[in-house]
Amino acid sequence: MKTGLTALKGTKDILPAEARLWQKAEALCREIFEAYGYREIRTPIIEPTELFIKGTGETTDIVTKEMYTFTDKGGRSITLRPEYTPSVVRAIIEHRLYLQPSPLRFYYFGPMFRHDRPQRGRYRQFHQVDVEVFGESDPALDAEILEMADYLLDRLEIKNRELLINSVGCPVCRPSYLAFLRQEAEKLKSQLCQDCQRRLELNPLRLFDCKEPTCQGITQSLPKITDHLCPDCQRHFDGLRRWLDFYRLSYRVEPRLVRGLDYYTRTTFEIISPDLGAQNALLGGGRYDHLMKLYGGPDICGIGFAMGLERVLSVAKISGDEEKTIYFAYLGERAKEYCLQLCRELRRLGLSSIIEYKERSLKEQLGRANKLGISWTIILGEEELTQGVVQLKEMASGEQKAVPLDQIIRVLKILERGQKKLADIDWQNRVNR
RNA sequence: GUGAGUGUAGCUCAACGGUUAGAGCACCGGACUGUGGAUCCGGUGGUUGGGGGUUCGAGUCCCCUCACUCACCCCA
Repeated sequence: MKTGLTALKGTKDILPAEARLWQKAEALCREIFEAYGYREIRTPIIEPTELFIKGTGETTDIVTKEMYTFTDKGGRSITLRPEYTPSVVRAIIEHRLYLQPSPLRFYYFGPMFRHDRPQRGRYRQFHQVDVEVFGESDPALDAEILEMADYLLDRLEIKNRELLINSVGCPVCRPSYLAFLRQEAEKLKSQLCQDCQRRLELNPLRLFDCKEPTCQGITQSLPKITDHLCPDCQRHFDGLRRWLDFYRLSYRVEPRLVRGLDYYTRTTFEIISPDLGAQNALLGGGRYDHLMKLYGGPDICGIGFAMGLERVLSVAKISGDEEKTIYFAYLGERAKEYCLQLCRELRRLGLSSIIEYKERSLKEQLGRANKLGISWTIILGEEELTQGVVQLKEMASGEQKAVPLDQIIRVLKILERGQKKLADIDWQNRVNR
């Protein structure tokens, strides 16, 4: 049916079958982050526009052309967050969370919004899981975060991936490097493509990102930031590499890796997958040692990454949890009443149970149970009621047994836990307590 | 914002410019009265994305438009 009402460009519905996978991935993230000492934080989806202009960067593409910004009824400029880090930093300053023992570790799940042209792995509403750590400058932490990301991707069953790292320096070394880079690039300007000539003015680091073969050839010879770090940044970068070796994480130093946000300092990284298409980053992040101060907070360093869930799920080999649902097939009004009561009890025990109200033949009821992917069907009619049993049918095997009414809950619990198959359960010789 | 490709049933796809646009899957019903999945038979379902044009005749050719996809750009 075409109504003309469809999801907006670059957005999509996550239907129940796929939502199962999302739940699984989110549960894994949660489990791992909690184990590494991270705690969940939730902040609003809308923020004051200035938050991103100031943090993400006035000249970045995200801010200049990709934000969903509107004026609310009070005349304030509001933006649907295009990334997460500024929100956490704002919340930490607002609630003085930095007064708690550091390092502070947070994680977050949620939708982000960027008005891009959609393509494979890129949506206008997309979902990220973010982790951020504040108050620890030791490069061992940078390595720990990457070690955690590595473990997480293992658990998500994403085999094909590569870790890229770089250092983008700091306010001490970056300006002089950029000046030097610009000076060197100017000499070759006439050979560069149109885009690169523009990049040279706006953000010369981006020259390294160009895909034009001739530009790539030229940028090979341009000075690399990793050769021009100040002693502190050099020590930090060496430390990161040493700790990555300690964890036996393989990585590639990629001087071309430039993060597109203004606040990054020192460590930047990306984990990419060749299975993804042109938008190949599974996660990306880095250090932002001066962002907190920029927002008027204390001078506390930070580091974090964002992982794109749509991209992760498009290559993850995990499957959703098995459906374990009980279906009631009944014949007659008395049986219906009994089933309704039992269904209510099972639901309160957390056992997923379905009962239907329309009167159907047993054949129809079993047929529906089959289509619904039901695990076990309880069959109850006049015969069973007089005998004090229900027929319990295991749908996958077709195995069916008469179970005494006072035993059915116990039997279903065992089945639901997956400990035994119906054929292996013996309720005649149960131990009385 | 730029470029290219694709739009036919809920899904996957057929149909040389020529009858009333078909098939498989799915859905509904029957064969089958308290036992599902298989098989067989039947049925519902389409403004061929939308609009205009060429033609005796358009799903098919042309133009416009919209949507989707991929890529550039940028990034998770």
